[in-house]
Amino acid sequence: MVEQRPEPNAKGPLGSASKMKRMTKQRNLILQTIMNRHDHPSAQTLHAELQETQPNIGLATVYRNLSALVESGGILAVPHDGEVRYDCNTEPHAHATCNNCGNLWDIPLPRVIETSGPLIEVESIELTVRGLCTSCDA
Amino acid sequence: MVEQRPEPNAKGPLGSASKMKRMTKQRNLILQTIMNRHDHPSAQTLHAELQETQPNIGLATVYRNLSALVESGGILAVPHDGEVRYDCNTEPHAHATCNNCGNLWDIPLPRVIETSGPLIEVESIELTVRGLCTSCDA
DNA sequence: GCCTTATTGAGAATGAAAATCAAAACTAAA
DNA sequence: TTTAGTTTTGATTTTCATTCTCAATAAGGC
Repeated sequence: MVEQRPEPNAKGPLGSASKMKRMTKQRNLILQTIMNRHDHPSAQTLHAELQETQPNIGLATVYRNLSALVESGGILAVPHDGEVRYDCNTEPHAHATCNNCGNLWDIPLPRVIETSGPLIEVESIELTVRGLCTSCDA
Repeated sequence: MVEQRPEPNAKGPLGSASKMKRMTKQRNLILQTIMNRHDHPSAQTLHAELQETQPNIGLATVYRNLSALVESGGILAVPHDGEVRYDCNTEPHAHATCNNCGNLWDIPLPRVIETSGPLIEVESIELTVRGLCTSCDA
């Protein structure tokens, strides 16, 4: 096997398992944009916003960089109603969503999870509470 | 508004809000098949199994009937890794899945869920624990 | 059996995500 | 800085689950 050269991002804020070798303008923009948003945008939403300042940015580039970021542990992928939303809060937490407006928020994880059955070695927990938000309940 | 005629399935085991007016051979087969499985098959898996005894059954028919069943409350739709799995256990419960083999099991719901933020009027809870199952951990 | 209308099956359409690939951009060495 | 090697990009195509369309079929009531 060929010797690996040191990873540029090896100890950076984006995780240590990154496949990313170079920091490009597009990559930087994608990171900044997702880090600055407090909602949980989809790849398409992010792409649309990025196009405002970077008209030629490709949708595939957004998907690629988001996938790489998820793999490196820099962000979380949150499946939501048939698409994947991205969350820059990497602390363990749960989500709440409004069945009317579709908004998605972070909420604290419940304290006790009891599991049984053939699953051991828990790696992650996905929890979403669905309901109506205060705005939509009026 | 036009007066509704009584729903044939109004008080049946399939829920009271069903849109289904007629019991067809295909519908019966689909219901029987999903009710008799203890795993959480996808529409495609179900279609493949149904084709063994009913070679001409259409994929759209399977999707249609599953959607109707979900809407009537007869079964649950469980989003899982980019596809929808169907679960005939309609009691509130959570899921466990193995990141290696992809199997999916029912597990009890945790007892205490604390939420905060703008969500009120909780309608449902989706919880999946991911990890390795006993078979894949070897 | 006849009639109305829900339902079906086949295939086309949709939409999110992944794959492909030539061109562009970056890095390190000479 | 020129070059050579590699990564990344943007445009496009492909994939795959799901939904839609529509003519043909078949329930269920009369």
